[in-house]
Amino acid sequence: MKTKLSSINLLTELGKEENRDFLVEFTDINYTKNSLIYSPGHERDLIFIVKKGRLRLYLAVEDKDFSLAILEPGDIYATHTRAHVETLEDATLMVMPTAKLQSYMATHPALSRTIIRILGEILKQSFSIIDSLVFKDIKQRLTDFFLYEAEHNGRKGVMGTTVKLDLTTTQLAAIIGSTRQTVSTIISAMLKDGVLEKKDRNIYIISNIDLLRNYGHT
Amino acid sequence: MKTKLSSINLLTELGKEENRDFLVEFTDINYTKNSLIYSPGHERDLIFIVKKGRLRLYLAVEDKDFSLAILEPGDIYATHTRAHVETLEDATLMVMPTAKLQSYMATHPALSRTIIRILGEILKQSFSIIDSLVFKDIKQRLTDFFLYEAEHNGRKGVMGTTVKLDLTTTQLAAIIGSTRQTVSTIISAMLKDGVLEKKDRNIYIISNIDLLRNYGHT
DNA sequence: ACCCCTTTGTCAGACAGCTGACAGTAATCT
DNA sequence: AGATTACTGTCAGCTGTCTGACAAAGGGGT
Repeated sequence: MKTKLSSINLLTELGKEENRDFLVEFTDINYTKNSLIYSPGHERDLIFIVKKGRLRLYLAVEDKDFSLAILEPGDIYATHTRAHVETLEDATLMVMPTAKLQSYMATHPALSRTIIRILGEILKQSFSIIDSLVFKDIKQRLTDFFLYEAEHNGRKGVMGTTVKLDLTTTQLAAIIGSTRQTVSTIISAMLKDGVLEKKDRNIYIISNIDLLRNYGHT
Repeated sequence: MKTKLSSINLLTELGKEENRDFLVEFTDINYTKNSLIYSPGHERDLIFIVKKGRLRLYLAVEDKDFSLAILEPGDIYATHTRAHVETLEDATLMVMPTAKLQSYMATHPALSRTIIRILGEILKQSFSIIDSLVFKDIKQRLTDFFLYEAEHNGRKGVMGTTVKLDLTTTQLAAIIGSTRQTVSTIISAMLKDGVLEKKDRNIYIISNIDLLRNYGHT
């Protein structure tokens, strides 16, 4: 259960000297936290790169929503999909019309390769979302989420791995495709079973990662 | 509920004169029906275009499986994903190593554009799969499936639209992410409720498509 | 220190969909 | 034709997850 769509960081990529002329084609836009910035049917066809802040990419129907990814600095995305995009924090985006990107691609084959690589990664990630929705129950998805966080954003210490989630239970539930209540109940059970320890609000310690790894399968 | 990944038909595209030299780079391979031809972890990194027959692209875990798409002539796919590919009928594939495609892309920017378009379509389709898994119940997914089939492969007559499914109940269940039994029960209910009529094994008539369209929402 | 608002934990009840079982029907093989 | 295998329909549990409700705890602002 990953929250990033792609492991390619475009800020690093674009920082290189040879991409300087491409970089200037972007327009910076600032947004305040908790604002919906793009919805499906958005008239303008744009691509954007996150420069600062965290965004949430999600599908929504009526009162339910499901997070496809949490976008962070270096992530790229486009506005013309069926997903909504909202800011979780104050954020700055680098924006460019898709048409401009396309004309740029015609003269820069290396760019096409990068785009294809990114699309491939996003596709792989969405297959893995489908996989988890179809084959895994909530407990497994939650364990997968903690395992991913521990591995990618955890701080390893003598006591085990410390994981800090900047998410409310509701937000976490939307990522794994469940509800607040169910997630809360399962986390309580995990604390009781000793696979997780709560250090502080949003901060958990995993002392034995193999225990957690096993936990998903009962 | 679509079963095709992409609406771009590469056989038509490649039939054009200017692509002749590219076309000859492919190797034809024949497969008999009901054989698993690629699995995740497949050592060779290939792309293939379906020339003849229908294939099923699916995710599998232990005894469960979920169909991502039914590939038909003109569809393209790659072997290095987490999905399995099996033939539903005797089939012929046009195969090429991904590396060869990539070197070809360097000199043919138009090809990159096509690849990007295809990846975009597959991505869109997988978002729509996620959408249906998260937000829709089995009844809705099944109605969506019939609606899609009626629209794209149905034969319209005076009595309504005739839909022929070349699928067993189990296969249909794997497409919408359910079980044989549930699908069978719901189809029975649809027949009783008159939104569907059974003409023959695998052949259904939809006399009133609006009735069916409504049916998903109770 | 107080109030307000957001977040969390927990529980009982409901229900959609899965499982397993069995009988009936259709297709395929020899 | 008969036998074997594959597919379909149906029903009675069972279970995982959602819903709604309420109380408790935390955080921020004044």
